[in-house]
Amino acid sequence: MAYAEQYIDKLRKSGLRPTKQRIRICEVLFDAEKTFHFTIKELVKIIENQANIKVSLATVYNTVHAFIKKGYLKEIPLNASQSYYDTNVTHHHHFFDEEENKLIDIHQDDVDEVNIKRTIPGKKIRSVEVIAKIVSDNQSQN
Amino acid sequence: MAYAEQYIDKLRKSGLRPTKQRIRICEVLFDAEKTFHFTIKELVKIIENQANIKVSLATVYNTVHAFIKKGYLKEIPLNASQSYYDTNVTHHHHFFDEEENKLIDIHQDDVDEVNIKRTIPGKKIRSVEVIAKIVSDNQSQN
DNA sequence: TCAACAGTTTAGAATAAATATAATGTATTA
DNA sequence: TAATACATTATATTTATTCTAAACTGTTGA
Repeated sequence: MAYAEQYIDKLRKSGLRPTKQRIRICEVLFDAEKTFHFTIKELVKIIENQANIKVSLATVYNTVHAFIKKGYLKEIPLNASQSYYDTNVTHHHHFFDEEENKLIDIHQDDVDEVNIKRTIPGKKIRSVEVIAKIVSDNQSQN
Repeated sequence: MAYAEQYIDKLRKSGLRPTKQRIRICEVLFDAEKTFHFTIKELVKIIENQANIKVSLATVYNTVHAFIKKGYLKEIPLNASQSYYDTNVTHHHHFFDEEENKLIDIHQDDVDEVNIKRTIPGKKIRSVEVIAKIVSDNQSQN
């Protein structure tokens, strides 16, 4: 597996030792053909389905949080009962389908750059995210 | 109290009977000089501090959710352990100070209108929110 | 005015995500 | 390879939110 090195590197840079469980988590997160959104619970399920390694919830939480801190994963700002994460760490935005509880990526190119004219003294902007909530377009609405 | 009528109206329009507790909630939410952000816990505290009426958590949750559904309150999309709400229901955006866990309004005029070029078939956009996360601007940061 | 009903309130229980704990196991290092 | 520091895990804890069911209250119509 040519990717192992890369994962070990990511883990070390995140201040984590490369263990069997953590490398498994990396494989699921960073081996995928496309980037994807997930909740912790979903991630655990994927891991269990794809391999016979069992990884505890605590380990998944710890690893995901370390990756977020390092910028290898992104948390999606959304008021939901559980947190959503994104393996797409490039600058982009989201539709959130409130009826199906589903997130859809919006490429950066599809949104004009958000220009905020106001600043807060002593603070700098670390990230700007746009959330567009969408619902069914039944003509017969208000 | 000249406002009572207005509150009773808001409650009825939300499908709720105007009870003592609910009117109390309205007073706190809609009597304030400025709009404000709150969590459910904070709202309960304010109610307890300002009057001798006791209102249960369940009633506060129910009333707040009914108002959100009707558009009298807004939920702020934010991944936090608890939900944040806003009495400012006009179109506006937010800074979120990650170090102090504090929300700051950004007036609509301070953000160029967010133009999303992509659409989802059968869906329409219900709201567009911008969240800009801010942190201390210590020059000594990468 | 009052009875009857439908809707409300509430304390406390239930749920569920996230975090903490502490005993056991493993990677690292010298 | 032994010693150490860090990891893993099952389980317990915490905490926001939702649910429940019994007691209560606003509303309606006679």
